[in-house]
Amino acid sequence: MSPTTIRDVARAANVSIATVSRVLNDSPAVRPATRDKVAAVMADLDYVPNLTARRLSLGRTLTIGIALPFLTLPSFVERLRGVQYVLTESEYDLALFSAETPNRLESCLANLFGRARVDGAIVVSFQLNEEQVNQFLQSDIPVVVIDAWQPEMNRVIVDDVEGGRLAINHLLELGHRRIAFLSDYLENPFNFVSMQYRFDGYRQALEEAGIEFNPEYQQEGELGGREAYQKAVKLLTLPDRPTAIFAASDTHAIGVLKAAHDLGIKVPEDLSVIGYDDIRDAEYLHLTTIRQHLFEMGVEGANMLLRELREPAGDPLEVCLPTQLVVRGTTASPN
Amino acid sequence: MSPTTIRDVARAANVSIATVSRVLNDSPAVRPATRDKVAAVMADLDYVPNLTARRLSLGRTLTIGIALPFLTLPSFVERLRGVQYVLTESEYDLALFSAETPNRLESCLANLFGRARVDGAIVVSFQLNEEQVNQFLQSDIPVVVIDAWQPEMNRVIVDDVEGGRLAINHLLELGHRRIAFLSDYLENPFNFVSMQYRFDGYRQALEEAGIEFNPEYQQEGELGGREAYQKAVKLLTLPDRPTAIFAASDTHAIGVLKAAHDLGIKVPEDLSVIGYDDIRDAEYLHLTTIRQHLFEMGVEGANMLLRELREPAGDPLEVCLPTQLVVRGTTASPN
DNA sequence: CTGTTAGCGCATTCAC
DNA sequence: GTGAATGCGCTAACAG
Repeated sequence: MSPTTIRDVARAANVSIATVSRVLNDSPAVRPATRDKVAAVMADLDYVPNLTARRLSLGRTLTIGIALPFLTLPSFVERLRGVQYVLTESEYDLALFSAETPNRLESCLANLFGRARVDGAIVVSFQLNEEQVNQFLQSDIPVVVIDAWQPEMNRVIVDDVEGGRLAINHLLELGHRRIAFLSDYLENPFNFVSMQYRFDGYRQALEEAGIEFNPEYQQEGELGGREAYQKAVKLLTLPDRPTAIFAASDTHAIGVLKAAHDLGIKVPEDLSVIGYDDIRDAEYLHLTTIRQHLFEMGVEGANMLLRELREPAGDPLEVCLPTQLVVRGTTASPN
Repeated sequence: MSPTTIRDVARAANVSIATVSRVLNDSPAVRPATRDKVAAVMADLDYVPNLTARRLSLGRTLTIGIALPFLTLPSFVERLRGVQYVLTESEYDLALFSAETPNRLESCLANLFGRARVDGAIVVSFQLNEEQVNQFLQSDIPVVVIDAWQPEMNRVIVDDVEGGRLAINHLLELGHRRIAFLSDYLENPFNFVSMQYRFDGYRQALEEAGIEFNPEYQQEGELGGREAYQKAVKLLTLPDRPTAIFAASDTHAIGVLKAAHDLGIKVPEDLSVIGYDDIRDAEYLHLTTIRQHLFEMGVEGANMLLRELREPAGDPLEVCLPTQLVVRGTTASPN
């Protein structure tokens, strides 16, 4: 048997479907008595309005899409959480588009924008190429980009160059001179650029301190902690090994800590380690790090999108979230 | 200006909308020449079919909903990934319903099932109450439950009792007798039950070995690594401290490792640690653990749901994934 | 092979 | 306040 529709309710309540629709939408233009009767019938019949029909009629999908590279790094998940947190309270559903592999990246974005499936979109950490940007701008659905700097688009960002400088300046103040930088591949198939900015901050801070950049002290690898471990071992077995390592994410930093431990190098006595992100685990690991407000980026992004959906601003909006040094137990002055 | 519709295409191509619809749906019953002409016009007009209309017409939402407790534990995210991975290849969109807090749990499920928004649903790690089960069964949309045992519903599970026994038997074989168990609160607001099963396995294995259960050796805490750290400290500062700890998740185990490290207790010489899950980080941490195939659970669940969507089986299906001891570096015989 | 037509379930004018 | 009628964009018989 087919589900009960607005027509069934109307018939049973002896009113027109228009009236049922009105009580459904809390229209004030309906007599309380009628409203109550209709409501009673709806309850009685277990009536559930058909969202799809409503959507078609409204000309809105009532869903927001989020595209992100993958879900295996906590930083992406945190931002997703922030978005989800806000949207739960809204009228919008959240549709997930996670690429997972570089070769699915294109199709992931194409899916999101291709078929008018969403009223708005949030794009996390993708650096879009010109063609994609144009496509999105033309699709005339509001888009907010999180953690990528697209001047033509609404965005929520952090100043990663500044974050990198904060990290290095902290180490410099402690007296370190041999400071290494460990990150993902700066040129990566997913086109993340935040690591690059952190690296820029690293370079700048060193230069200002009059310290020459030592290419041996820069290591790039695949994403994730395991690779970071191996790269850290490389750094720590250098003849003139660094006294401090700036890991471009906490996940990397954890790999570094593990490597130091396995090599019998004491942190922070023999090695200082500073991470980036301030993920949940950072606190109890006593990891010194640069905090960026991952969850809040999601929140801000979602709110910005909801605002755009309500009344589009003319120019692209930007929210830049602060970055902040959090000193814990993994950094100290070198011996 | 409103987006171009099937009618615009029909007009421009000098065919009926039915024909346009046919080429849209790859109907073989259309002459190649016509098909090409229509396709050309579609491309020319940047025509994008309206998904909502298609959905209404088909009477299907073409979306699948996934409900889970929260996203801050890797094990949930992994299962989500598995689901997302197979759905990407399907015609279905994935709508995310994550409760995040216990008080949102009810509304999360109600949202998912309340308004006919999805054609099918995947429920992760929720132990549903009778009322909810009935609601789902009546909603007549296919549901697959992952990581929770609901006899009336389709499900993907692992044998957590067996997993617990595997862990303990490994420790017993190594010669341990003082074995502690560390987990979330077994009674928790989210109603997870897998930890309880693992605990059952722990109890069983001990009993079979003729070892009496020592309540001091059981610690429960809030979710996550930080709490696990504190609970581990408690265990490790016991006068007659355990020689081995079975942590009911790898996240917990990592907290234990950290605690042992901070207390100067060597692993595995002075303390054996075994985890559960085999999350990505477990490998490079050399963590001995019980592997469960988290990602695969998502894959299996999604495939099961797609199958049900295609042709509903009469009886509830069950897939039970294997659990497996993975010996690495954190377990050894006690001194 | 192709066109005509009738819905899908709801929102929304416009009369009354 | 309420009802009748129209349309949202597409699919699917049914004719031809």
